[in-house]
Amino acid sequence: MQACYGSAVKRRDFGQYCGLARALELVGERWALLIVRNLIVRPRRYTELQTGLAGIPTNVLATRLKELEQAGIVERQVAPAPARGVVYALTAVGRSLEPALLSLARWGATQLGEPQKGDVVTPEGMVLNLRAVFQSAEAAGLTASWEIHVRDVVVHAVVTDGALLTGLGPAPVGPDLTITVELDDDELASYRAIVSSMRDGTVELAGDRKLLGTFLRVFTVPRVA
DNA sequence: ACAGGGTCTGCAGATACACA
DNA sequence: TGTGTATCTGCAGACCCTGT
Repeated sequence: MQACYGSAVKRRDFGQYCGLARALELVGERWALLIVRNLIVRPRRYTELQTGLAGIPTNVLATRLKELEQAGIVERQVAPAPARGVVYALTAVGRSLEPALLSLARWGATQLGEPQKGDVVTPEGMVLNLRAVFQSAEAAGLTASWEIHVRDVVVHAVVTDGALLTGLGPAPVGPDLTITVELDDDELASYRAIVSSMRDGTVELAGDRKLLGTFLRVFTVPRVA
């Protein structure tokens, strides 16, 4: 039982007229959603995706990109000058996946448990996690910005009148609070470890220190009964 | 109805190589 | 150099058959 997407790539389908089954056919393959996750943050070159998705075999990445492209989720774009080559970016259809991806990440965050040996935390994962655990009700009417430094990774979160903007690198405008998290060499830079350091007060703060508590309130992993 | 075993198929991963 | 493609191996899971 197979279905064709486009002209070349054949893959399994579930043979069910169901939105969830269709979603799984399109983005349920191994690595597919992680590729989408990284492209939500910004368009990427092939090699950036390969580096950012530590462990993905190059042929699997090529296959997934082709499948996602044929499904209309990803598109190839000419890299902006002075760069050469192509970059991969999400289409409008791909970007419309973000709420579903964040819901899934939010649920997954409640199921993480303790990090296992060999686990890694990617910068893109940190950005997605910030978006996933953002509590819009807590942020209603709030305007504040944070910059978080963990080892060599910098991410920012800017809340403007309750609306969130996050991304890699420094905040677009000077942050209200810069949080530098010091972790042991062997400690995984997980969101849990970062929040734990913030709660313990073992972080370096620069700016409006009151906003640390605000951050912890606004970016909270929900509990599951 | 269920369990166990054998076979087949598709996928992941590693590696080498091609091509613009 | 960047972006793939080709090929091979090993493995997991789906499927089928048979016995209880």
